[in-house]
Amino acid sequence: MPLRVFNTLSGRKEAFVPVTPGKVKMYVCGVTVYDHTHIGHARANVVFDIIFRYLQWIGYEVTYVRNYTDIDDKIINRANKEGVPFREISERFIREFDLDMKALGLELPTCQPRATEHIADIIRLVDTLVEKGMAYQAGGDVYYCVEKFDSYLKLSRRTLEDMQAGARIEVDERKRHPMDFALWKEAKPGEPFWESPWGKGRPGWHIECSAMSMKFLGETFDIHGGGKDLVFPHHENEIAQAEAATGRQFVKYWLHNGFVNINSEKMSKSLGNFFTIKEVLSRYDCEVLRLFLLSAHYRSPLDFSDQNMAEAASGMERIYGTLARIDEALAGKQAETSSLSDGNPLNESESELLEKTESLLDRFKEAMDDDFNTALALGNVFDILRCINKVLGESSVPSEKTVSILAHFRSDIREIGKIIGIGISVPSAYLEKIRGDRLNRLEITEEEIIKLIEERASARKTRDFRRSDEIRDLLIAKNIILLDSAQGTSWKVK
RNA sequence: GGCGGCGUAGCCAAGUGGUAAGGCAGAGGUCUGCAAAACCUCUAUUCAGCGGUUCAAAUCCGCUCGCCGCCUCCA
Repeated sequence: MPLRVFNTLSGRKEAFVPVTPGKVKMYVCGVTVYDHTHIGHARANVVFDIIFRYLQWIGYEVTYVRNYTDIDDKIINRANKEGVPFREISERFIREFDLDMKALGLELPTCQPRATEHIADIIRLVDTLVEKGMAYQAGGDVYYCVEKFDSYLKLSRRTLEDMQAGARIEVDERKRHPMDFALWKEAKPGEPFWESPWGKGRPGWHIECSAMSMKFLGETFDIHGGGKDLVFPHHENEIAQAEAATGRQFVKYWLHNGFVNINSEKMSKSLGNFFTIKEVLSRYDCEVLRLFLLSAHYRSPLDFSDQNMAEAASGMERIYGTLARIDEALAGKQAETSSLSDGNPLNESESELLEKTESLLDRFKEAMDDDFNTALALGNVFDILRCINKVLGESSVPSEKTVSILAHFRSDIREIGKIIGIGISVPSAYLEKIRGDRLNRLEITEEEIIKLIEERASARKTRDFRRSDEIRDLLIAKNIILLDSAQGTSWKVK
């Protein structure tokens, strides 16, 4: 089945056919660098990172451009507040953004242009629009004339009348139409500026993305992404600018990710309910956050809450718990993955496992081909983990056949991990880390635990179960759970 | 007011015409000295409600109710 994507422009899923066969050109709106990135940025960037990786995995040569908006009113405001040059603010938060994206495990886009590095391209584009009569100068500002662009608002499928019906009336004498937006803004005294045909000023918010995306990807390219909130006005205005300038279709497929809510409320600075990526990653492992973000479809709203994150953490432990068992079973064995179905007949659960293992990548592809359905893809993975646990639980020593199947699975799950960034750690190390993190929050040291376990072991040897249970209860009271097995007693933190 | 989306088990969630994936939580069982882990079984005759189309609907259409987003900076 070919890839299908939900295109905001048409409001439906469409077969994905790139402009140039075999190649995908993709642009995603990055951040305005004036503050720390939050969980909403995490979602948008994780989603498009996975789309980027998936497109490459299915064989496309992908050019992925993600910009930094490094000149903007909000940056200037913050700079004024701190009494520093605007570049100090933008540089600082570009660094922070890069660190956060790295911490989330994202790949670098093909290029990450900055608005201030493309002022000449921006001026050229504004100039073209003025020449074509699509924009007009008003003082030192230049505005885009929305009424002259026939298909304005086609992305949100609204009309200028619709928009104004509920809009606040904000009269700006210099605008010919209230919906006209700034392409170029005159610099007020003390503000950063660049020389232009209209005097000293800076670009408006939307023009940089039209200019930079076309510069790197051409006048018509395949995918343009961003959060749902960018549909209007940002993307609508990008279309207006680009298509009026070139007379061609700007973007073929518009992809928009849903919002992250906090306890069912919209995240916003005024409500004070937003979480930065740094805060979240200090409390949860990066893969836990990714599992949470990918557990719902990228277009759905997603509710960030302690309970939902705790569920993701449990899910992650389940994944690594099983992967660790697999690695144990495979340790020191040379599995012949090429000969899965000859030799002794498989029992029922082994057959089921074989079938699910052999179809795993196909089912992964099928899920991802359906508008990047990561939730379904993850469901398939959990399903097969259950099968594996079942097979491993049936005998203490897995058969050679089972080992082969597991080796096959292990290799495929690594392949999937390369795209979704989940299950890519060394399982024993992950579990160890989780245990360590939790242990740090308890009032008991590892040495004390091990000592108590040893004492319990000797008590059990002499069948002194009273003392043995006493020790176990003591540890349970401290959130330490003991796991007895043939190999001895291990422990984990609740 | 206009435009758009959503409503699937206690919670999260997939499923857009063929008879309800998966996760978390819970109950019973196997195992265990007892537990835990793991496994097995169970937990939605039903998809907000009502009506319609169809051999067949959670899926399509209409209406009602409820929630949310956008229309202003925002991932």
